[in-house]
Amino acid sequence: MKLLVIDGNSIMNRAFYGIRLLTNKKGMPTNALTGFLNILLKLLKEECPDRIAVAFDLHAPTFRHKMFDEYKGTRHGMPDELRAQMPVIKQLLTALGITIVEKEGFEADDIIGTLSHAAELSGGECVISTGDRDSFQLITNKVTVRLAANKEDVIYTPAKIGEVYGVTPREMIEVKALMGDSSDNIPGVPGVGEKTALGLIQKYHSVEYIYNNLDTVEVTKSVRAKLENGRESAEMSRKLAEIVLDAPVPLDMSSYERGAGDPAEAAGILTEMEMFGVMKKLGLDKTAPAKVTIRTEANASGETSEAADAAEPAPTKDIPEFDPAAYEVALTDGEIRVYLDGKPQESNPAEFLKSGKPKRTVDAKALYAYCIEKGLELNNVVFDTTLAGYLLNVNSNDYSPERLCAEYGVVYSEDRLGESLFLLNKALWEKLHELGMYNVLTEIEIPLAEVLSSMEHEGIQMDMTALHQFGEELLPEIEQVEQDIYRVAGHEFNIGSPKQLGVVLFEELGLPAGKKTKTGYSTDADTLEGLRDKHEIIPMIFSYRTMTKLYNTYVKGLEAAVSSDGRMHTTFKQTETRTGRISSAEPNIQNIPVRTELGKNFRKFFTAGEGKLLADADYSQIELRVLAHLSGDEAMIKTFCEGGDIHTETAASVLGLPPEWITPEQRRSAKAVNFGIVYGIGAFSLAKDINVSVGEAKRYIDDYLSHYSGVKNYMARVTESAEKDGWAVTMFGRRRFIPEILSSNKTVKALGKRIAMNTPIQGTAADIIKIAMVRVFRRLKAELPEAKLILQVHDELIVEAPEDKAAQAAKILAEEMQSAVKLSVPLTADAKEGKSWYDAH
DNA sequence: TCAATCACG
DNA sequence: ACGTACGTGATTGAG
Repeated sequence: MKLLVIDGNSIMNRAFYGIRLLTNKKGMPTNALTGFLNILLKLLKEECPDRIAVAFDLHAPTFRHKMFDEYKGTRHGMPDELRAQMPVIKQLLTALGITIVEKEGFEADDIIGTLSHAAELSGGECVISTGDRDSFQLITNKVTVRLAANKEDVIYTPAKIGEVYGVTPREMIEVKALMGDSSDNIPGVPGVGEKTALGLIQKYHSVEYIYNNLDTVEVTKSVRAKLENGRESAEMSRKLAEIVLDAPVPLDMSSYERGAGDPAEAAGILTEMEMFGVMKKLGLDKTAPAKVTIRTEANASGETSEAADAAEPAPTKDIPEFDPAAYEVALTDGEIRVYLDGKPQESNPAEFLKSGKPKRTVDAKALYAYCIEKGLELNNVVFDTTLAGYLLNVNSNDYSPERLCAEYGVVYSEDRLGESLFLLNKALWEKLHELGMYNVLTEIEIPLAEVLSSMEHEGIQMDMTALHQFGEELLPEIEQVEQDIYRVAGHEFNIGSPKQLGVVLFEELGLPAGKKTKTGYSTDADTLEGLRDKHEIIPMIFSYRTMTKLYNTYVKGLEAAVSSDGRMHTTFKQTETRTGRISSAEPNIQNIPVRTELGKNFRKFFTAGEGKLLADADYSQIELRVLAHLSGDEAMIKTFCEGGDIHTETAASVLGLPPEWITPEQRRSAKAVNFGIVYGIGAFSLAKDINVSVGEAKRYIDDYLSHYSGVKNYMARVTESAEKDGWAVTMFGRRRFIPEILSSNKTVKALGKRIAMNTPIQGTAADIIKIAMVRVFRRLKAELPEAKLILQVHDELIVEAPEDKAAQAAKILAEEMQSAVKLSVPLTADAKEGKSWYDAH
């Protein structure tokens, strides 16, 4: 018989601090749960125990804790995020058939001691899993302690204790009595630490012996004095230090056999907490999860969870019939599989895809790409699993059917993929209607998938010769600056290493170190800017960084990413961002330099093909226009309707001056404030950005918000509703859960509020350009099929068209962008044509 | 694998 | 007392 006893509080604690904070989409923390279960799984695998018990403390907080917590503004010593996970782990362990042992008035250590002792008495052995060393005194030939460590657990046996401490396990009690333990409120002998205590016990073995022979023990004068003064404390500590072995808990080892538990309940809890990795490891991914109510502090006595309810949206409208006539279409290993009502269908793929039969795809963009590749036509995609999963939870990073099945309580089976997809799509479909996002899926995302796959397929032509030439010109300049830096620094070093650079700047050259990072001195542009005039090396560093960035990322990077057809085919990711934007990768064409003259050159290498031109159009101030619309702020709407310059008007309004008096400097500040407002501003950051005092920055913001009171009210509205509901939503119903806003950490909560202010703005702008993309794509296809939409950079679209059609393409582009949606302010987009991106922008 | 840095909207 | 503007992706150095 082998009993595994887990120190529940200690392992939860270790797991909590060992793993960065994770939450489910409702904001419930899950990191300690995840860590605990991973440790449990490892223990089960490595120790193969046939009995398991998990011990928890169940004692009221001590007075000392209360004082400390009140000071910190929290309750009982445990961070809220950890405390919230304690009832859940108990609920989960019970559902897994694992016995929990807790007893009012007894510490987990007492329970652990009692159980390990009982296991040994019944002729078995015991392994204790814990994160702290208090249990060492329990070690015997039959009882070992596995001390949880970051990498590999360390196993403590009597021999190991002897090796490390030079005493027996039981003597650890004596050591603790002398040295004390502040976390357990054991005073010990004042002035005696671990070293002295160990030395004494190694020699004399017990506190009792030492005090009975205080005159003859060999110690220094000062230690003898400390011992004499601390006698009472030592004797009391000796009693406190010994873990009790007779706590009133079940001693019959059969109580700790693992029961059947309730797998559906366990699967339900793991689903709710979105712990799918653990779920799979526990073999519960094939179990249909039960509907569960997660136990929280508030509902530990049976009430419902407030946090969960707050984040659970009420169904909006009656949900229409589920359309059972559509086909599930999956593309696996380059093969099209078709299912109806979950059952595989025989079909001619080309014919089927082209037909008007409604199709529910798994990854629409990939299927469109497949069709382009094979020269097939694809019609009537009515639903998409991946895109639906994304819309329902933009915070995830895995939208595979397997993962989505886990998240939405559908049993995933590769052998019966059709069935799984059918049930999964049904669940997603209902949820989308419930949250009012079905139209975003069908009107924006699914049509966009076709557009994106076409854009990826088309790509953009690169002038590789010119790019290479540019790199060749950059290299000697980099070399030159490098040498200059070494000369000024007095030696060679790796300029690219912030660590080495920090040493050179702040130690060797003695420049004043500004802020610090976690790992050392900060050497970012902001910090160095403050030192620009302090040393000639600083401008050299700037120039080195600029040039190596351009060379490594944009010369080498783009060279490596170009395809054999001489064109750049980026990947547009449709399910990546939290706000609804698309992102671009391999290469990222959304961060090609433009802000500096040197960097801007790269846009000369993005060119139109032979006999073609690029038409480029970007929205003017789309985010501020969206803000004007969403907030309904009259002053802001008026400015946009009158076609004024928003930043100048802002400066004029806030300063109470006529617009023509506004200086460039004042306009710059107003622009920074406008940006700040969109991001959810703070005075500190604005001050840093425009180089004024925090007080002054605060005044700017206050003046701004009192002038644009509609904006002020809007910001209050969205943060309040995000706090109440747990999410933010765009004009078109795209939703983002914001667990941050429910955090008890006020920095994180403040971040949540900024997210709540920014997401509707950035997300609505993203919705708008997506709509515009679909419209441009469709109109070009119908009216000007030789012209192709090829790039998107958030508020900018690029079309490649034959030279004689470029003007027409530009006109279509601007028209469709401007008329994509109707706001209470005009949406303007200026189009331009040119041979390269540089010329057209 | 993560942190630091910097390119974009 | 403390931390500090939203959203991305690529590169490099260091553990």
